[in-house]
Amino acid sequence: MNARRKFRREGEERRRQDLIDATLDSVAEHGLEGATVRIIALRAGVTAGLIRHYFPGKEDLLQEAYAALMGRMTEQAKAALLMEDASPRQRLAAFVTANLNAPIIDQRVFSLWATFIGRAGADPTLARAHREGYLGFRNEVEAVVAEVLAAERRKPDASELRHHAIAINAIIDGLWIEGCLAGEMFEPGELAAIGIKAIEAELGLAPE
Amino acid sequence: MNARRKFRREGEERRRQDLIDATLDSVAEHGLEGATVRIIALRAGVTAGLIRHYFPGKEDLLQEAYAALMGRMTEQAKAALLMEDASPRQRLAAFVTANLNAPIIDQRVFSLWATFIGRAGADPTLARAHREGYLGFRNEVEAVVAEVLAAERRKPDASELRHHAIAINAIIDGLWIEGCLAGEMFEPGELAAIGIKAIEAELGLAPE
DNA sequence: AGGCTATTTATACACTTGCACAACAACGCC
DNA sequence: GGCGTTGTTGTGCAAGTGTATAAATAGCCT
Repeated sequence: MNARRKFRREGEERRRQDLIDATLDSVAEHGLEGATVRIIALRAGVTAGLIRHYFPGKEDLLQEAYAALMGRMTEQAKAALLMEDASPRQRLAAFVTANLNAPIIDQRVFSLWATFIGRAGADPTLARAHREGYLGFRNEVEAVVAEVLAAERRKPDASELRHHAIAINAIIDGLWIEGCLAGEMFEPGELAAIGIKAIEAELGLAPE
Repeated sequence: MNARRKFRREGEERRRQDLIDATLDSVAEHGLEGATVRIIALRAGVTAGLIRHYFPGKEDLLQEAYAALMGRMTEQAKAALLMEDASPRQRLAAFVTANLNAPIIDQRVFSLWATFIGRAGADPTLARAHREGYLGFRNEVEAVVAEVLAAERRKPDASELRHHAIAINAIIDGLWIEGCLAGEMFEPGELAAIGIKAIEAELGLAPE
């Protein structure tokens, strides 16, 4: 009786990833408050003490989990911009489509984003992490917009470009939220179509 | 020594309001996890035990605080739509302007919104509360849009109207987020101007 | 096969949490 | 002014928190 639990030794990188994933799952399901070390460890299939073997403290685990979440989100979105041999306009459309469909449109991802970002007001570290991510995202948008307009032989000045980028960023973000929170109210692809049309209107492009 | 603390008996409604306000302050400052009954009570200038005299439990206090927050936000926004003797287009612009300036654009309000909405995935009660608020908001938008287009002698069908409302809603939400999270990056009134221009483009209105 | 070592478990600890409850005192009423 | 009601305080408690640390064992090296 009282036999000690069997266990396997996983590689360090694997264990850290598992713990981070378990953290994200726990936060999504129970919120930051409910994501205790014991819950997280249970989900990862280990005991609570192990967390401290890989992370200096719970706070560090949360930080890394947030970074991982943002990394995955922006990575998937930016990939759409890298398409070779496609017109700027097609790349912009692909970017929007990528952002307004699964897996970016996802209630769990949104819950996580909201939970973490809610602390940006109190946690300067988090606030700066977001700021940088946001500016990076907006700069990507601005770059494609510049290409799109150049292909139409238009020469917007810097201020005009910035305004377009802000507006387009807002359109994508806003539709993303709507899709995440009320996904079943939209047909598949509907949000992307609305987004592309709205952006073309913003840029004054004739429908294709 | 060890004298018992002096206190005053406030009216029931007043105390409940104070506790709700203290809850919102605490959540905004420390997050849901850090908003303990003791912190909340301290902020309200009472001792922790009193909370249970006015609310069945902490969970109920949080629910009421969220409801109060949403009520204040939508109330202020909708007020802009009620302007008498103004053209539909002016009312739409006023609505956008109201939503994209203080006090709606506010980091604290955003933090609260994000913190609470992050639990919508796990908490069905919260999810439904949001859904209703969102649909109400979008219906308001759709109604004004219909008026604006009617004034231009255009007859959009239901699907077109819905798409416009979704896009405009996204523009407002997206700009709201940008403003709340990076307010100092924008000139006063700049977001509202961007929003109005984007919406006019979406609706195909000629600039005034 | 047998030991070494780092990974993992298990237990303990100090502290915080939400909540229960009894004592107390502010205020209205007579 | 005294009294009763009840809003309010203070204390206590069991459950749960993050963290520290010792004991155990899985897997590699020779």
